[in-house]
Amino acid sequence: MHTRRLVKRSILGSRVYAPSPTGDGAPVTGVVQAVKQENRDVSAAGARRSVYTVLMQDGSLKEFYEEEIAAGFNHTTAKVPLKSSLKQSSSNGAPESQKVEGGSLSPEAVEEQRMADSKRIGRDPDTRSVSLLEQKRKVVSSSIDVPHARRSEEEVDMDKVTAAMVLTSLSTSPLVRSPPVKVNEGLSGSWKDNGSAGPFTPSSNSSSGGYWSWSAPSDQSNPSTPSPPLSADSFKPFRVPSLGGVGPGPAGPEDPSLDEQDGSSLLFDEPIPRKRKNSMKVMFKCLWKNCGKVLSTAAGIQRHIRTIHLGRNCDSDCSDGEEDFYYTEIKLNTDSVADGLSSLSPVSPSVLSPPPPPPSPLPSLSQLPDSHRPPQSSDTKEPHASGTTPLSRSAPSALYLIHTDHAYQATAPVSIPSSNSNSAGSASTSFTPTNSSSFSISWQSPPVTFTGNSVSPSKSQSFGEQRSQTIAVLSSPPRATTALSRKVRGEGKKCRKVYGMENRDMWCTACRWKKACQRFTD
DNA sequence: ACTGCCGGGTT
DNA sequence: AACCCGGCAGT
Repeated sequence: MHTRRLVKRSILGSRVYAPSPTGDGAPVTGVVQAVKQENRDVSAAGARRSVYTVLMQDGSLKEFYEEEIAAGFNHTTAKVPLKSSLKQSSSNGAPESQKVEGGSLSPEAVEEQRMADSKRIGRDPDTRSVSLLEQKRKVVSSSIDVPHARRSEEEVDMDKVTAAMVLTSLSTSPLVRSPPVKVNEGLSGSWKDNGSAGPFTPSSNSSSGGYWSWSAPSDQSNPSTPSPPLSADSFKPFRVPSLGGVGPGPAGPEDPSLDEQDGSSLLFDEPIPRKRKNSMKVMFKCLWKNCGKVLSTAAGIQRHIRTIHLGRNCDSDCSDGEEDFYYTEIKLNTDSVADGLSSLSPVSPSVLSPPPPPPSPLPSLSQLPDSHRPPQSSDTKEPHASGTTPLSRSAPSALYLIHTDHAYQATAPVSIPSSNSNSAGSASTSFTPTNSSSFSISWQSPPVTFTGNSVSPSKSQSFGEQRSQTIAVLSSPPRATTALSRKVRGEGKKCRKVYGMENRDMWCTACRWKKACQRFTD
């Protein structure tokens, strides 16, 4: 590769110094347009002599032998003998170049050779009646530093790189559509104050960690390690406006190339993520204090935030990505809801009411948190159900996302709506961008928390006794399942006892396999 | 120590 | 799926 590049470096296009055409001795500069080999002295050892067609400053074309001109890449560089640079620019038809590259020719090299040959054949060395334009075209087509085939290959590579970057940014923040740089910018503006370790350490104890895991679990992946394909899936709705009802228009004017990459699906493992798309409806909810507007397209919500809250009238192209932090994605997936709640329901069916399929996002959002509260507190939910308080909407929306996650991951978040309902939106306003203090909850509870007493002490501190009760109830199911899951030891005789080890072949297969006996069931 | 059998590995 | 086995837990 490296040697290839050296070999392919061309003098074409280089600025050179040439003797003044007027003969007054002052050198003039020009740009090399073409190089020809002239077999002028056949008998000599260096059989060929190079002739350079130079486009002069006044627009005229002149030819010079290599001794006559000197090359420089810009005005400031010192003049260097042209010959030295020519030694390496043998791409223009010199047969030696192929030998330099080694015995085996790559397809690209063959292509280069073919093009160079055709060029040499097609152009009479003595004819200079070609127009400047045509000459330039030939130069570009035959002698440009990067051949076309290779360039397209590199373009594909760039696409992959770009796609990888997009995926990276997605895996860390599904809310952010822009490159990671923007994430940092936004964080430095909005989140860095709380002194957290960093945005990309969701498992770290504090606020920003909570933020990231907050939005990440919209799919069923562990918040601390979001899986790229799923994130990509969650990303899709951003870019597919047809999912929303706002309009068929373009979701966003910015960067159509990303859409193409999505379409090409270079890196995506499609079948699994795509499968869920049908039952998924994505809304975008403004998290600005006292707002809570819900739109069906990311562009719409961004525009809303940009214009209404950020007070920017300019188009989305002048956005710095800050809006991304002021809205959240609400996934309405009936399947996910069913899954998430079914995973909880076996624990305490009496407490959890089966969720009706949400007719619209907002009602379902207000219902879900209620289902986790003891029935006697249901009267307090009325104000929230009306949906007038932004707080009461933003927090449930987040909860909604979490419920699509694994049950054990939901243990911590579950307590949030409870506190919200009790202390009508004081500390629980945490989900508005202006107040990040609520993220002080110990967010990531270890999966072990399923034993009732393992509920994180910090959570008990943060929330009332009643809340921890609720958590205990919710986290009890695993314990019950473990207790019940292991079969009570059968009192009756088993194959081993009946037949003994010596008649092991008479055992039932289960006994032979050290499984629960199938023959002498209790 | 014996026994039942779960969870997981191998074929 | 059939088979095997380490290891846990009850007796």
